[in-house]
Parts: sequence; C-alpha cells; structure tokens
Amino acid sequence: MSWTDERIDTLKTMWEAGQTASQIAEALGGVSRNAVIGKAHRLGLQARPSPVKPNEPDAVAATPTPASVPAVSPAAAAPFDDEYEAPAATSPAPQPAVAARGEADPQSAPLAAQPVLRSVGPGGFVRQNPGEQAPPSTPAPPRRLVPAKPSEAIAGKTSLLDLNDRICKWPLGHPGEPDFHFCGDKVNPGFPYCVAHCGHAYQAQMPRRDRRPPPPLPYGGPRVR
DNA sequence: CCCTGATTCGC
DNA sequence: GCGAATCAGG
Repeated sequence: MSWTDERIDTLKTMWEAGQTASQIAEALGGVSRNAVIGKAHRLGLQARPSPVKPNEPDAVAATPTPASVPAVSPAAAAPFDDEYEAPAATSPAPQPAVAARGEADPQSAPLAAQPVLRSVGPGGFVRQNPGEQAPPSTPAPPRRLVPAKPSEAIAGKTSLLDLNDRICKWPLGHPGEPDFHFCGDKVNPGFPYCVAHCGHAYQAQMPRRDRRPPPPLPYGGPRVR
C-alpha cells in the first residue's frame, strides 16, 4: 500500500479527530499502526497526548507553593478561549438552582461542590459521565446546539478540494468512493469540524475497557472486503 | 499482559 | 519516504 493523497488525507483527518493510530491503521487498511504514526510524524502532524511524553522541563521556580491548589475543573483547560464564557464561570457556586428535584438526597445537601470529573466539549458542552443521569443542574446548554442539519451542502458535495479552514472536515463515506465527501458546515471556531461533529470527534476518553468498537465511525466503518 | 504514541534506523 | 523494531508510560 502506498500513501495516496486520499489515504494521507484520511490519516490527517482521523489523526486530527483524535482517533488512535490503531484505529486509523485499521480504517485505512494495509498499513500498520506504526506506519500510521510514522507517516503522521513525517507529515508534521503531532501534538497529541502521548503516554510517554509528559511535559517539558519548565516552570519550576516560579511558584514555590502550589500545594493548596484545588483540583482544577477540566473546564479551565477547555480548548477554547475566545468570546465564550461558561455559565458556571459566571456564578461562583454551580449548585443546582432548584434543590428540589426528588432524586437528590436532602441530607447530603451540605456536601457542597463534589469534584465530579467531567469533560467539556469544544462547543462548551458539559458532557455527563458514564453513570450519570441527565444533569439536573444544567439549566441549558451554554450555546444553542445547532440542529444537525446537513443543509444545502449535500447538493454540491464538499470535496477534498473544497476544504478550508472554515468548513467542517468531517468525512462522510469512504475515501475513493463516489459519494465520499465532507460535512462542509461552518466549523466550530478553532476546530476542524462543525459544532455537531466536534461532539463526535472529541469524546471524553473512556477507560480502555469501556471503550466500544462501534465508536463514532466517521467513515462508515471499516470497508467490507 | 493489554494499550498508547515516539523514536530509531535499515531499507 | 517508509515502516518494523524498539522504547517507554498508562
């Protein structure tokens, strides 16, 4: 197998979407995980959390006592920094506005801010954790979710050549097949995909054992051969 | 053990 | 440029 433009583009797209090298290799077919990683690096793709790349030695002397720093909410590290202001950030106490919801045990009420780890999506969505029910304390999405509408983009399918920094690069179908195209919606600023597809592309990393094979398979799944 | 990505190095 | 081998952390 050789690295055709299409395969390279699939690699890029999946890599940027956070798919693992193994998944990419499987989707591409005919290449190993190592090949994918090697190619990705040669392409200049990078900057992905590596299990073996902690950080670079820096910022050691500045803060002598960071001891009392409480666990920072993941939201603080959310990959957006412009314009958007999370609702929780505006009110110091992200307590449920309505305490009476039935399922909440009144006796455990004093238990103030229990540090629940949750991930924040690119659009600012706070995702619920695996065991959680619908978040009772979430009044409303920070931003209206876009109605998942493919809209008019289908008419003139968004081809590889139409890709630019402002349109969603979420691939639909298999590369090389006649109906393969890209989402083409306006991107979620700062991300390669639209808001809707960001929700698919950036999933909270689940424990390995809990990960399921039928994850968001943007490419329609492995091609049946 | 399994997984992950990074790196090396012969081809 | 390619990717198997190897490394190393989770």
